[in-house]
Amino acid sequence: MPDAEYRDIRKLDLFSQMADEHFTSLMRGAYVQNFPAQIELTTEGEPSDFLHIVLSGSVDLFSEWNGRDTSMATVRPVSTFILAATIKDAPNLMSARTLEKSRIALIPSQDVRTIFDLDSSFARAIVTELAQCYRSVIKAQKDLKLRTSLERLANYLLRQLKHADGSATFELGFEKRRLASVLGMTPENLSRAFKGLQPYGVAVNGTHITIDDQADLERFAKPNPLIDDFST
Amino acid sequence: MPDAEYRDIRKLDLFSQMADEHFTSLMRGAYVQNFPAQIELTTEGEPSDFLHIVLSGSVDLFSEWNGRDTSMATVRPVSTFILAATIKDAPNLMSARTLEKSRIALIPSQDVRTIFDLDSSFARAIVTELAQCYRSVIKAQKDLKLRTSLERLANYLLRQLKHADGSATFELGFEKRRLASVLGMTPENLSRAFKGLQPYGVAVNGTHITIDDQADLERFAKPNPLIDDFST
DNA sequence: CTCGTTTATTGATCTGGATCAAGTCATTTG
DNA sequence: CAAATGACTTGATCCAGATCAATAAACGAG
Repeated sequence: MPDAEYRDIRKLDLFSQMADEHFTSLMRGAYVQNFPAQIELTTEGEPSDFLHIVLSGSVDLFSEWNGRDTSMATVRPVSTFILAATIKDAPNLMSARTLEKSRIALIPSQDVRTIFDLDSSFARAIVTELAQCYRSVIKAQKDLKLRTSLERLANYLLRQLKHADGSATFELGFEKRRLASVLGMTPENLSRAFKGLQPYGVAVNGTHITIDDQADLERFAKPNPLIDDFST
Repeated sequence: MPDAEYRDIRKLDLFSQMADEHFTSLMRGAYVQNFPAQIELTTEGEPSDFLHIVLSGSVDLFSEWNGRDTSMATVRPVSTFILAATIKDAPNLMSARTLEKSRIALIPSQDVRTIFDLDSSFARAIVTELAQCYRSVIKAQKDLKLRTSLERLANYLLRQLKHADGSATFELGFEKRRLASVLGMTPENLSRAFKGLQPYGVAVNGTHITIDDQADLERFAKPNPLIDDFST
């Protein structure tokens, strides 16, 4: 594994505090692999053999039931996924597929569980990470249950705008059809929702979004830190 | 605190493995209180000063936004809530109110965080508990995004039936209006959904549910362990 | 027990969002 | 470069579920 990647992983909250010896031991069993786009990395229902870390590219977490499917979240570098299943040694609840060419580190789940028992700093970091994940899903659920699709889109755009701070424009990171699924709507409806936000100064050109008047959009979207602030 | 309750709490997965000394220390700072029905125990957005444990009665976790509100979950004895906020020392994402006369133990969050740092068995138990919570919310989200309201109700009934094992009948634990909110629908629609399940052998009499032919209902509901099995 | 209040049901109507069907681009492939 | 493929958009229509309105039934307080 290249040094730069080794250090990127080490810098993750999950690994930054643990003993050197244990981190090295984890990395010894790990391997890094390049995947093309649209490769299924894990399948829901299967045991989780590896903790995954996205080093570059992006990964879609999705689920299926009775012929329907839905995107649950998108994982971007550098962060991990399937942590809960790894820790519980339980089947994955979601499938994962690469959205683009991606570089992924794989750490055998058994190793993670072993080091988890040995290193209490690591155990503590896992607690923090899991608590964060839990709270993120609760927020997503509130978003789904309390808002209409137009409101979800408006708030989504405002959250993205915050990342691209300063500028009034940003790029949608991925296809609109996937955004639609993440937001719990159909692609057709997403198109219409974008139109529905035009009166609030939202302009779309391909994947390029412009927001004329953030305050105006906020008056409509009513963002709330208990739903939209992913850092707390 | 009565001995019986002390032992009930000790038996919880979260506390069963930790050192006696630490458990005693936690319990020293804790206190137990009886609340009448419809009392708000915590409010979303407020800091979480106490880890709560429901000893008897039941508690509704709910959220509000822009004049709308929704039930997120019901907590029944004996279990804890607001664990993630306690650990992260972050604001509560949900409000909690008693549904009936309830007995609640309150452990100062600061104490929980202190013992968490001292006792690695406790830390490990918290990881397991949080992973469990996380996976439950993911399942709830899949339920919401992949199923119609009729399918959600059918699967809810089948899950309840599993708890009351053997019997083909059981009692709804709470008001239908709350069930409606938990399932993400209106009370009116819940009434209609119950009617919609009559062809599959579901009969309702007040809060008393009878399911003639479980296999028939399952053919419609298509329950799936990755959504409906709360134990994994 | 009785009155008043809340909850549950039922019917009528409305609407957000899904589905179906074309048509337009942009990208890939032979 | 042409044909094919797949994403996006737009319009027409449909449907699940919300809302509104009116009882009916259950519950609680006096």
